[in-house]
Amino acid sequence: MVKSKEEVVQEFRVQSIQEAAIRVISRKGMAAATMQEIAAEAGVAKGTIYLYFRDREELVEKTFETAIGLLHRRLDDALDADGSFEERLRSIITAHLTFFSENREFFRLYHSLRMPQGSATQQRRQKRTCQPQFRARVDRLAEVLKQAMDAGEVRRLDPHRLALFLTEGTIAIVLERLSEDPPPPENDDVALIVSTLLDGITVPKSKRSSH
Amino acid sequence: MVKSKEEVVQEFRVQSIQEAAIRVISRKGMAAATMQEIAAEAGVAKGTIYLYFRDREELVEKTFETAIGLLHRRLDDALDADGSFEERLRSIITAHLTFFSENREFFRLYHSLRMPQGSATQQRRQKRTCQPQFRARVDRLAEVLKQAMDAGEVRRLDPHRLALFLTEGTIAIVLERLSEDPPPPENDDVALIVSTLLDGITVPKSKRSSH
DNA sequence: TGGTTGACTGACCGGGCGTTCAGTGCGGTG
DNA sequence: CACCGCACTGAACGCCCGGTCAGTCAACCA
Repeated sequence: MVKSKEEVVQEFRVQSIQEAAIRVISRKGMAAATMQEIAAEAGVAKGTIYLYFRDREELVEKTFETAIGLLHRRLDDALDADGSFEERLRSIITAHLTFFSENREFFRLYHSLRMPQGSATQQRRQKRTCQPQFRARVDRLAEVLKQAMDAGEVRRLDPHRLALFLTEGTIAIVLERLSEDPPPPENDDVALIVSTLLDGITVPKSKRSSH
Repeated sequence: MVKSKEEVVQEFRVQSIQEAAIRVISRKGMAAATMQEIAAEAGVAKGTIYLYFRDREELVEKTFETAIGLLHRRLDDALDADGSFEERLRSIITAHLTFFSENREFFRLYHSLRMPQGSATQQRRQKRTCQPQFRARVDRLAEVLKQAMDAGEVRRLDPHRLALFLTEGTIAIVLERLSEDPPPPENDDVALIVSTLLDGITVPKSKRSSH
């Protein structure tokens, strides 16, 4: 499929507006990010944004979806990869840390949407579009955990609860890393999380030689 | 010290306005909670709020401090209590879960303040007043972890990182419980967290008889 | 009981926001 | 060259919010 010149221009505009939105929301926070400032950041007039997005809400929504799509792709790669449970777990955590260190600015947008804000209708819409994204991620991880349990690699515990605990715990570390300059080596934090979790949920009888 | 009638009335007003603020912010989210609606919820006129609080910001700040004071008191009790590390850890997690199930409405206010919103000046002020509260809690927990490490009860890991991971992981469980009706028994979740964490961070040589 | 006080009210104001749309200028067309 | 179409602009609009303050009234005092 070839793209016409117009399509290329359109995509460019959409992308640069979304990137500007991420930057401004990251800098100012969701509530304080104005269309005016997003437009200025993107180098276009305020009105131009409305040629590509119905309203502010749609801009935020689409921007969020585009950005989180990148994270999901990374995580899916990590989840689909073969290897022992420990290896997979390690690559999931690593994917988290690297994604957010490469996309520092996306982080605040990500967190602003965890707890919906705005009018009741806005909240309902945010819930409808964003919560499935979070759930999907946690469910996917829970599935991996369950597989590991079925395979006898991991103690039997509620996989969904465990996935939640791990995801948010990791996010806390990510958040801390973002405020550090420079943060400690990524591997240190990955190792901390993996070893804390593994030696807790791994069935104790198995090998204990790895370190 | 005896309280004059005026003082009693004042305290009552302050308290009912703060309670209304918590309810409205919990319902609508921080950004969408208006002074008008908080006033209506408290059964007073908008202007009345300004007799007791300088501005919206101060209302939110004071409300937050009052409410989190309760949480801190509970956690300090749990932290100061004697007992083995496992017992203390268990009571800290329990304190979390019970506090938030008893104060469901406070939860969203609590989370709204984790990531500051609003104008740049507001954000700075929120950071100044709220972040120390969060930090204090994490630091306090980190200290307990460090003691346990020094006592040889727990593996040597970065205590601050560990405290963050545990705190946020627990919060994730709390959040999940809030959306469940009815949530599973509190002890199940406490047990999940404690056993996941402990069997990871406890030095393996020690007793393994408890279950 | 007439007067005074002060807690309380809510209409009003200024400002800032998202959104609109008449206007601008430029690339393509005949 | 004259014309048109269209992506883009940004001043203007309406809305709603936080904050104000002149006015009200119940409680208390002389």
